[in-house]
Amino acid sequence: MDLFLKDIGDVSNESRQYVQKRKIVSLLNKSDAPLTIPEVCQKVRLSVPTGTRLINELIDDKIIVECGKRETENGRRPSLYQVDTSYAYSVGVVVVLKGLSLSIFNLGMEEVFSAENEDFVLENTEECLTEVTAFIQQSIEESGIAEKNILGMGMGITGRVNSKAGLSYNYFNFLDGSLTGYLMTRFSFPVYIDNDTHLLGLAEQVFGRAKNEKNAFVVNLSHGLGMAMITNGEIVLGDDGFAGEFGHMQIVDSQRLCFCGKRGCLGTEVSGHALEEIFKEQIEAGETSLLAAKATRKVNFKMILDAAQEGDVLSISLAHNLGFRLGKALGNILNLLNPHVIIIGGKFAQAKEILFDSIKSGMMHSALSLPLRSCELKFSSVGKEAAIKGAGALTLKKMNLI
Amino acid sequence: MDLFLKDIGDVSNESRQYVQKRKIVSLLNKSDAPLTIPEVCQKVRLSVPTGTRLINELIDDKIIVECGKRETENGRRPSLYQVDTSYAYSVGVVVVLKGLSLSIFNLGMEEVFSAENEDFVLENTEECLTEVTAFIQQSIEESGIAEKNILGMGMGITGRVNSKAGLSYNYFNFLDGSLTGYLMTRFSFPVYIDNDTHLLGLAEQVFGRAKNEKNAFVVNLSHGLGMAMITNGEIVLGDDGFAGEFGHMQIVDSQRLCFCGKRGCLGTEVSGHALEEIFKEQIEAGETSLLAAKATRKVNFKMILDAAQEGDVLSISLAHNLGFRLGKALGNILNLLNPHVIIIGGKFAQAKEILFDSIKSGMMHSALSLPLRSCELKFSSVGKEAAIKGAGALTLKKMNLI
DNA sequence: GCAAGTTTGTATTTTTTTTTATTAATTCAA
DNA sequence: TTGAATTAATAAAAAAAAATACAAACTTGC
Repeated sequence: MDLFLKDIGDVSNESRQYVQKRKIVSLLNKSDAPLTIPEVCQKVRLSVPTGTRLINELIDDKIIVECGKRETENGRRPSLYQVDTSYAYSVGVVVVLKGLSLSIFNLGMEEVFSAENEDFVLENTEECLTEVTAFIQQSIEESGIAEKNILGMGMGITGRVNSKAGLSYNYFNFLDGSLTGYLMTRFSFPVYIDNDTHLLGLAEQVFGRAKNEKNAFVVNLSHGLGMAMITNGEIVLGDDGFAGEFGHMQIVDSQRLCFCGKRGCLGTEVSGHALEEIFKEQIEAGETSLLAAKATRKVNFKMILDAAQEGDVLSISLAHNLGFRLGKALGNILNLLNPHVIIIGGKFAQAKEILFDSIKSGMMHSALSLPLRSCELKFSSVGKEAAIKGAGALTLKKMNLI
Repeated sequence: MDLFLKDIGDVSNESRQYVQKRKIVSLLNKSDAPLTIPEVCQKVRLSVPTGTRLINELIDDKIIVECGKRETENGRRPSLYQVDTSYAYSVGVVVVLKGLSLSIFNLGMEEVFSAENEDFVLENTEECLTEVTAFIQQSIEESGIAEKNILGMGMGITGRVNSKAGLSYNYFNFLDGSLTGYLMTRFSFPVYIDNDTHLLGLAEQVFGRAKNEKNAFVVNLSHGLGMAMITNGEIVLGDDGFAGEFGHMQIVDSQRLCFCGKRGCLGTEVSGHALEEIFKEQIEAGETSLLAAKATRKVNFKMILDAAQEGDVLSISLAHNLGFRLGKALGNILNLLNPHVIIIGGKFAQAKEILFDSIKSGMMHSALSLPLRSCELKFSSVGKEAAIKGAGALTLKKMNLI
């Protein structure tokens, strides 16, 4: 575990051996397939004898393991090496308005433990924060994984977050210092926080369709609307970590009031919340819908999307309208950033059939032909665990293991 | 000159010494002030004895020079070292519709030679391309700088450019391969191209107010409208190098037809061209202006800005309107990318007095309070040579010397 | 089934780099 | 003015890495 505690970029006279071992482990853990000694040595610019020696030491330290031999055309077959995924773990926590969940991942980002507190209700109080830390502590104990084997914890938290400073503005903002600072006094490992949109982007980058993409958008379309942008292979956090407020772009002509206090925000027309509101308005204005007829409780956007899939005319028309407006907004940003792929994530990701064409036609409406031609529209495949996977990936990302 | 010819990231068994020397030269050339041996050794993670040896070898090679001693509080005073700025040169060329200019810069990005072809008219013909290469060849000869001492050439060219592939879509598009490929057969050094907006951003990053900024916008407001975005310290080129088409954001309500074929483009209201058009319309509609009365030839946007500065009411009102709309659009993008600074560059940069407040109020109209608070609005100070400075900087940027 | 060709991996030698020790240059206080 | 403290640069010793040479493991063609 010592291997990851020091910062590789540090200027101190850290031994090259340490740095080189870290490089080897980073390389092996980032690689999809196991690598041979010559491959590793080439990548980390090391001679084969020293590379072999370092790898053998890493094997002695139980950090990497040999795993068979590569099938080759000719010549002696090289042994293959990979990181022992159970050497260390990372914790992902997601705190939302009505839910608190935790997962523990190994170095291969496979979930090895998960826990959930269904009764949890997020409040901006010390008691609530205590509840969160207690839940984390207890879950880690339950998992049976020693705290010293945990590399770090990533936390996704509702509301506005300054991921660089580790500050949460809407919840747990009563602390003297940062939220991450507070949490790090409770645990023996480093803690990172970010908002759900950035975590969704990270999950998509690590597991999903944004893998290896240098320029991409990951739209987080659920109750609200956000967007993670990948430029030059890195998620854009912005100067204070606020980047991604797609829902507050002022580009729609309607005069719906947004909860940010302004009018004309994209999120007042393109978001789960907006879809629910508009549906209600339409029903009140006399439109008919199978869904409204059979719904016993409040209609939520998930139900509207399902109804659209089942052929409900009003639902289809509203979904198409939403998709078209989203596409138009995306086309605008596409002109600016020229991404290679746009991925629709969040809870709307399942509604590909209904949304794909309308988003596409919206994009055609606003995007220039050259950047549009080089951009593909995709829908996320990571699923609803995206946020917690992103939270877990946060630590490995910071440690350069992913 | 050999020092810069190999790519540092190569996987071949390049000697570490070569890489380390490149690192030392990069570090010294990037640094604003000369550095001492211990400082260099700390930064490039080398022991003082080897660092000293390599620096002495670089001095023997005439690449770096000693330049006095540092004044310190106590202890032996260290010698200071810096790159010999006349060791190598980079060429910057700018090709616009009616003008062709070239400058040669030393490693300190000081202009050591410049030439201009005033009669040049850009055409998409082989003759025109021949004229360009002949002008470059002749200018280099005139400068007296040997071609073998030139690191490379950066070229800014009007029209749409794929900077990654080295393709120019609007001009010299008749070539079999890329434009950079063609030029590299004519010269013994590497050639890079980009569009004026990216070069403006680079110039601002190297010389101007975007220096050391990790997240910034550099608006190119001249005849047209573009924007270079800096995220994570790097200019966003996009997947094909098309990033920055700010002028074609579809967010204005007017139905003016843009030359891209669409309506509602920001550039139809916010750009020098738009300002001229709107001014003409207003005069035709009966508005009065001192400028229109005394102008003998066609009124251009520069004249309108000057008139505004001198108190012409119509010009002021149009400029304010333009500023407000620009600010509104910037506020939208600011929500998305959370920059630390927005720099207004291009030919409108001189109109700070007239534009500052209106842009600011436009931004307040659309931006969220948190990202707005952390963003400063500035006006460029690089001046009209920005494009050619950016072109010259392109080579040094690619060689990691800047 | 064996020699030629190819690639991996290890042992040995050589080179390079770091570490440690030492000398040099400077300030400051007694 | 002299020596204690501090930092820089060099010299010598020790350690680490690379280069070289070679052995091991494999394929293929005869």
